[in-house]
Amino acid sequence: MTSTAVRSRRDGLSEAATHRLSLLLRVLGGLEAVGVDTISSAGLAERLGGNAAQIRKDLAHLGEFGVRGVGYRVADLKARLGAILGLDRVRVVVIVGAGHLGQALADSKNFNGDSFRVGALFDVDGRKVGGRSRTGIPIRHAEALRESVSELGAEIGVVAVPPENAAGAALSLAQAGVRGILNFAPTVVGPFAGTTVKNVDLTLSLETLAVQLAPAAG
Amino acid sequence: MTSTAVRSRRDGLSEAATHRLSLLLRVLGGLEAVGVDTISSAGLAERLGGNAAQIRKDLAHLGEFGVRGVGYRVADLKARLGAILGLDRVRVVVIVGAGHLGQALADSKNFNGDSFRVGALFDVDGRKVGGRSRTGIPIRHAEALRESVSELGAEIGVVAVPPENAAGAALSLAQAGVRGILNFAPTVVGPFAGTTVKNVDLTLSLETLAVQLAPAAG
DNA sequence: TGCTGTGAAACCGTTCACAGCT
DNA sequence: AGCTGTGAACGGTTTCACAGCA
Repeated sequence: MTSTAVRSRRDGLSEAATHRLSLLLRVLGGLEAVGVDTISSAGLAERLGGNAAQIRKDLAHLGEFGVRGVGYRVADLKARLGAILGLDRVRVVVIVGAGHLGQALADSKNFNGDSFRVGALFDVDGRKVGGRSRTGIPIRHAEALRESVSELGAEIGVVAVPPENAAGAALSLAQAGVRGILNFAPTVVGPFAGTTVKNVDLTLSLETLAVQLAPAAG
Repeated sequence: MTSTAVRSRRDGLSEAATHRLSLLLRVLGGLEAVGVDTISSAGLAERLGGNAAQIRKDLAHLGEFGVRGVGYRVADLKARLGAILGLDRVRVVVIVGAGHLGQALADSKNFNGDSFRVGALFDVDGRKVGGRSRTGIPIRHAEALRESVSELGAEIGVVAVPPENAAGAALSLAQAGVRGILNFAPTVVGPFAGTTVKNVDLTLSLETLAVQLAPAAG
């Protein structure tokens, strides 16, 4: 029990817990930047808008990070948490679909931050192939997906094509060997053995919001 | 109990239930298009990848829609469900931020389907103001937000600006009178009285996916 | 008979309350 | 004394199992 081997248990993390930990890592970055050394679970809860016990549970589930009577060492927790979550290194992302959405994503800060870098875009449109996005991400032919994925060492693929082509694009990515797929098309894709799929269904987000709108005045 | 007044209870719907019902509506559209008249909860569960009892519970929670021994009438269920969820009419959406992401969203099918129509984009960049997106959505100055929202009857606002301007953009939208905000910036905005906020944090989505990746081979 | 609508049971995630270190 | 780590209580959602109706 006193061993230093934490045996990084990323499994058994609920989606919600993963969200919280990911946001926690952001908060820790902010705290480190302003020179905060130590912080209690209560302090973190305040910044994240949650419950202190939950934060302790989330962290305790991954190992023992805190110091009783003191709290958590910001720099230490950030480093260890980043390592366990696998967010301490840069992963290469490839995007299938060099339309407006695909290019917007390729050039955005979201996809080119501390943990991610877009390696290439793919399309079947000959007029786009060979060109580059505004920030210089090369656009290659979709047929080159497989070799590009291994060449770039891409671990994550993004599906940003029209719904009717989404299933095919996702299959190509899975076969090309990416380990995760972020699907922006409002279509169910997969499942594929060995590849995690996460859907970011913008239509669904809009609809969900619409349903939950405060009732119209009157 | 036999009354026809269903008293459309949109409240008390969990986020998960709202997702399922929204997807259910899509599935019903598909079934109607291929001429299916009647479908059982088991049939729907199969298409949605869930449990039949859950679908019955979701629906029963909103009223009595099925016919015992038969199933659900596709056209009828679609119409009634659409009405209860408020997805049977077109809502106008405005987008703050006419950058690549904002324009991509403005022109996308996701935001211009059966239930939504983008009315205008807003930006502070004088070179963009007065122009139009590729599909012709006008770009107006952010100062014109308030009057545009009432003029267009916009109910939903989208925040597609850099993180540092997100809070301000959201506040402007809330003050302009939209009833819901879809926030694409990785920043907490609001809350605002009378305006529902939903975050679509793309960075968080990527990070969540990365954490849940199947472990690297080796 | 067949399928819905629904009470009861099982399950999971969150919150509480406190024992145990420092 | 202070704060973490954690068993126990709680609340909500999902699943089961079946009564009730066409």
